[in-house]
Amino acid sequence: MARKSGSDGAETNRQLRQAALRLFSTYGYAAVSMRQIAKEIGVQAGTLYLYTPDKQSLLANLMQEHLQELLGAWAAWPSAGESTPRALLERFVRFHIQFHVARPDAVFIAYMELRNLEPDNFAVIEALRRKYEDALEQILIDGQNTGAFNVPDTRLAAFALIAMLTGVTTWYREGGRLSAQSIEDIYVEMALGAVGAHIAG
Amino acid sequence: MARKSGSDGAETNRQLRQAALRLFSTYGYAAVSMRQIAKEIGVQAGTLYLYTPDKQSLLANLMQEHLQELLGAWAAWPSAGESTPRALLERFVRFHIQFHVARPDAVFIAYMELRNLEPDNFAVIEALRRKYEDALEQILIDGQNTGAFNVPDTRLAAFALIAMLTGVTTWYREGGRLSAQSIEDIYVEMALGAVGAHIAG
DNA sequence: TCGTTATCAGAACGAATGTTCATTTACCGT
DNA sequence: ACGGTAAATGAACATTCGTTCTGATAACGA
Repeated sequence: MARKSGSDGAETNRQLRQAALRLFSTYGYAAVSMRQIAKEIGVQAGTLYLYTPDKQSLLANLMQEHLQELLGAWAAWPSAGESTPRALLERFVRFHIQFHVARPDAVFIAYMELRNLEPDNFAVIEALRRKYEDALEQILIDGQNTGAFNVPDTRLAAFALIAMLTGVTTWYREGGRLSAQSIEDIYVEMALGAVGAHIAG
Repeated sequence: MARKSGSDGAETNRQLRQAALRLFSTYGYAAVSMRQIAKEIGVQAGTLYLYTPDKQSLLANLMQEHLQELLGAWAAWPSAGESTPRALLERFVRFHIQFHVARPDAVFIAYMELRNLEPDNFAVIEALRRKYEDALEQILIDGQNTGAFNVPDTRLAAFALIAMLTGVTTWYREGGRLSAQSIEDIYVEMALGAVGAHIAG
């Protein structure tokens, strides 16, 4: 049998990506087989190769799409016309948490499976990640220059903040003890405190 | 040939653990084969089974030893008789960074390979990790009670701090731009700021 | 010196891996 | 009604996987 009723190429492609995201993030890229992914979407293993040239490309594409979506979403994130470093940092924190909490699978993959990328793919992903880090660092640089923050090393602080914020995805569960809103509020305060906004500002 | 000159069981066992640490942390547990590990220490694959019942136990033992060493080292960490929450938090930050920076491989494995543990092993590791988190949270609770800190949620803050601190291992390299000492100093300030020690104290 | 034991090589096992390919089916445009 | 094509099957490929097992060798104790 082929082309089972109601089947559509674009739809299968969507299912493939979704299943790969879920399985890769749960068990890890290396531990998931093409047959496992195929079974998940009710298809034979060979079929997957109509939608991806190989397993490696599947991973690389998922990661690239995620990071490009991240950068795009940040660029398009609604602004109330903030201009002070404090307001900009708060905006970044809220964006980062909301975006990451909504995509735990993709987030997990994007920083857990870096080592499973072949060199060419790794370079592409690394460059995108760097762009995002730079966006945060620019806020810190401005804050340092205007005296709003007290940050001895902006690059290090950017790493520290991103690590702290991304950590949310490791324990956050919808309907948990804390609402997403209050988590955001708390992290905003911690981030501002970490960059010295409370004593410098 | 067997028992090649100067060969010793204990020594081979040590090499096995060291090679497994390095390879697992570099390529991931699932991506590393027993033959790869064997080759690394100049031995045949079958030989490894004189020193571990199977691959899974090898991983579980490495993680368990690491976490027990972590807890033991924290308990034995030299103290100058600090008692204020500020001093205790500073002590924790410096310990955590020094300990983790000295063992990047084991650290990486301990929180990247959790999903590759079978349920029984996972429970053991998770309990040890929880103990360590509790040690930090207790400091935050004391600080909150005495008014030295301003921490709306101590559990969340503990997670956030550990994520921030552990993130150091992802970019720190010996001989890099910043000395280990100055990195510690900066993180101490950020941690104190994050828990509101600068405005509450 | 002889047997015992620790230590390993090397072959072998079945199962699982990523990937290819000939074949078959269901739908669409004419 | 019919040919073409998109979509999927299912078998097959060569490798590699974790693990087991038999036998060989070197060191050590008596």
